[in-house]
Amino acid sequence: MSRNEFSCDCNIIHKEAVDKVLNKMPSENTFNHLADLFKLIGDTTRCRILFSLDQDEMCVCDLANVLNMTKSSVSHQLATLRRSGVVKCRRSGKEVYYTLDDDHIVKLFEIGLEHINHKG
Amino acid sequence: MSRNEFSCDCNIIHKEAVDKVLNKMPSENTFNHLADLFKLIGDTTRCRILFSLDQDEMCVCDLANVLNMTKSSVSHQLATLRRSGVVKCRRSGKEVYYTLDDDHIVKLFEIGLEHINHKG
DNA sequence: ATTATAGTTGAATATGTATTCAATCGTCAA
DNA sequence: TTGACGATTGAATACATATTCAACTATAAT
Repeated sequence: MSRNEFSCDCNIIHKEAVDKVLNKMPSENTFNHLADLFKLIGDTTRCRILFSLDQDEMCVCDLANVLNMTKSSVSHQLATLRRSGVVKCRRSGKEVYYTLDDDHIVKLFEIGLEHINHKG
Repeated sequence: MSRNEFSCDCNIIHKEAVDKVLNKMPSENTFNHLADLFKLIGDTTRCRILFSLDQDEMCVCDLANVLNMTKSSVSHQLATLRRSGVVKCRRSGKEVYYTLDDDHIVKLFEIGLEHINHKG
């Protein structure tokens, strides 16, 4: 009744389990946001940027040197992080300084690192 | 001295800050692992699979129905999750049942959800 | 053995996205 | 106002990966 479209190519085998999960299932939108959040930190370059900014406020050139990448590349990633509200920036003279702007991200980041170190 | 290759196209502006960060910087390898971890849950389909398995052990057909996707697509993603040690499976008759096999993942997952709900 | 269903797999396709490149803007100093 | 440098941007390129498709394996029932 509520699921009249069959994109799946097989039968439900355990109806109870399926219904139980469907009832608790958050919206498609929630999962999109959630995936976007993890996707944001699911990139080596952005991870390294976030780690760096967690140590110190930095301008684009400094970051480029730390990461050994071009200004352009770093700037593109910073723009992505900024659009997501994870970092913020301020201009001072010719430089633009970036800082972290999201506590949750750092927390996720730390738990992730912990996980890596425990599991090798 | 330690950094003789210049892939970056600009000067270091704040040497102290750069050195400080470089000294604390984990290895390239660590960041790759970390990014891979987040990449794994940085996908809507895999998020929904993980959420479902957190509710109940499920076989592929059940998951396909919950997610409204083909068996094949679900199976591919399950293989990815299995390769990463996040889920495990057991066969019983014709069905293969999947369960979560990683506490940390669920924790990250929950913190992520919390973050989403707080920020809208 | 044959058939049906559950699940997997490899290759092709489609899509998303990180980096590069060239052009441009903003600020400062001469 | 010109030149130099920090930074941003859009388009092109290069690369990664999710889904589709078709073929296949595994198990069970007839």
